[in-house]
Amino acid sequence: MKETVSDLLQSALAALQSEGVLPADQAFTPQVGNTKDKAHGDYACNIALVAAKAAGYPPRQLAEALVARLPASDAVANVEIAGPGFINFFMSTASAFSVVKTVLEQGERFGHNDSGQGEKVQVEFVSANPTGPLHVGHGRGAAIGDSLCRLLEANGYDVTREFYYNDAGAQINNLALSVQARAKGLTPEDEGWPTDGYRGDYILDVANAYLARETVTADDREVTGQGDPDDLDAIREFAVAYLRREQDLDLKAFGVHFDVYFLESSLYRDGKVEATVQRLTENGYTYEKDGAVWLRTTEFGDDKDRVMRKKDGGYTYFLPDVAYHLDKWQRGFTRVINEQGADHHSTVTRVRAGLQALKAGIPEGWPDYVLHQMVTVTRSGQEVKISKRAGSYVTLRDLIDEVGRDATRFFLAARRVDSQLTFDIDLARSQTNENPVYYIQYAHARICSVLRKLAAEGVERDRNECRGDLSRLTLDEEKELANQLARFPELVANAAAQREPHHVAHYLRELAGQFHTYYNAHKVLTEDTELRDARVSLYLAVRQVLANGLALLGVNAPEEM
RNA sequence: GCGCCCGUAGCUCAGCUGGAUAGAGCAACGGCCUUCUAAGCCGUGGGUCGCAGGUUCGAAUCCUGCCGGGCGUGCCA
Repeated sequence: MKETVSDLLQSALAALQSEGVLPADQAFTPQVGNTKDKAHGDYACNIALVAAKAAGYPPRQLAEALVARLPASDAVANVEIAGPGFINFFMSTASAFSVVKTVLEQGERFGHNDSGQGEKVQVEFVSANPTGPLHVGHGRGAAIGDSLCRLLEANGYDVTREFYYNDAGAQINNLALSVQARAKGLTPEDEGWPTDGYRGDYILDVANAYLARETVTADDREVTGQGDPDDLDAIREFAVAYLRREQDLDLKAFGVHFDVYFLESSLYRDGKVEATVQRLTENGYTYEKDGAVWLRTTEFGDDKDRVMRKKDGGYTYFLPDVAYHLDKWQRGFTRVINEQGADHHSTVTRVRAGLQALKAGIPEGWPDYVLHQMVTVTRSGQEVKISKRAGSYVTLRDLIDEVGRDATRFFLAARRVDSQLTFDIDLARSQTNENPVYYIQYAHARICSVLRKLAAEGVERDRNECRGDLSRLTLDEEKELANQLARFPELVANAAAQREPHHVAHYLRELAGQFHTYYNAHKVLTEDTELRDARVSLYLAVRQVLANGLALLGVNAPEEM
């Protein structure tokens, strides 16, 4: 639709160029936008305002010249020049409803495209260390990251979902010591409890399972507890597996799966950390100071150099990070997106600097980052800070158990990543019109309900059957609904390109709203069967797009509620 | 101090690759179920787009400076 308008303008522009009205040596690309006000037609273009200077004519006059040279088209019913020189296009009714047929033909594929051409993309997200249950922040990362993956897949990319975690560092040691302390009957209040030990109740669960010699199976490992409270290595191994399993269960409950679990320890095991150090040293970007080895990240835009090898001989977290990203590059991922909490934003410059210092042919600005801001949770207007199980934070599991997976995913993905998010538990729990998730799902369920009613009357409609004469659709509500459906493909393209999944949520809210309005104003199941069939076709198309959009967010589209 | 992000209606937020009178939901107020699910719909009120400059035919949107909030600024991740 929009392309049609764009093509028409393109040829009018070319005509003006060949006539010498517009300079031929300059490219003019018309931007066709959706109108906010239907008095401005269905689409509007500001090219006359943009090109006025180059043409040497006032915008309105240029607009008139353009309109005069627009090729005839069945799709366009009327063209007007308005305001300072906007060209407004009013599309014909027939062309507006052609989208219904397209939606039903393409079904689940409607809105998808092949622009990614099967290119490999890796999205790393969540990447929580196995030191405790996932918290709300991880939940936001999971919701955004997974939705981003779904969007990329819808644009024809070959997506790998990857989860990276540290299974060997100081934090893990701290975890092992905490579990050991619990296994020996200590509590966080007791003397002898490890400094900075993990205090949450879940540590006790881990200790008890270890003592009971349980076997735990996580997505990427299986370990049996040895039961010996003095065997710190065994405790460490068991605790990691236990918490990995717990995180897996949380993610499964959230509907998120990963293709690859990448262990920080493997970088050491496979010599990749050493190789990275060597390469950085050979390239001359390292130096010793105060007993530590530093990397000149300031050569690549960092505000100070960073320690890569500590006085005690161990590496700081950022060195393995660099080695890890080199590995991603070597695995052939020319496109990598890291979804992380903004509290880690300082790593962006460092990792990119480290990669540049490797001189490995990695482009500047690689990889991409999507950083989400912090999440706070409120109940009854008060901020909730603790969960019983984790002690110091609200877990993802708490939210899923309390408000359900769909609402949790929707709420965590529905906001711009740049803005801090307030998760209102009362709102997410409410099963009323104030809750956007139910509002959207209800629209889907309502359509299904109408179809059941229709079937009960003896009229069966296949899921994607376009029946009836669409030219019988003449109402404003119907045309607007069709226009909204027609916008879905560009939404899918833009949300992926901008890495902004929240647009999907807003689009769906709008589509559902338009549907509810239509539903309430006009009956579908009318005596006039021709009209009824056409309206049901529109209903089917709306249902399909609601389902496709919800799928991009990983939210269910229920048939009844 | 420095760096990044945010500041739009009472509340939660869209809009931010500049465009036509700034949008939605909730909350408030008033209506709509003998009719396909009222988990819905219709209507009313509500805004100096943090402040001040600048660029532009045109700025919530771009630039600069302030003010306010968050995060970061570890030989933690």
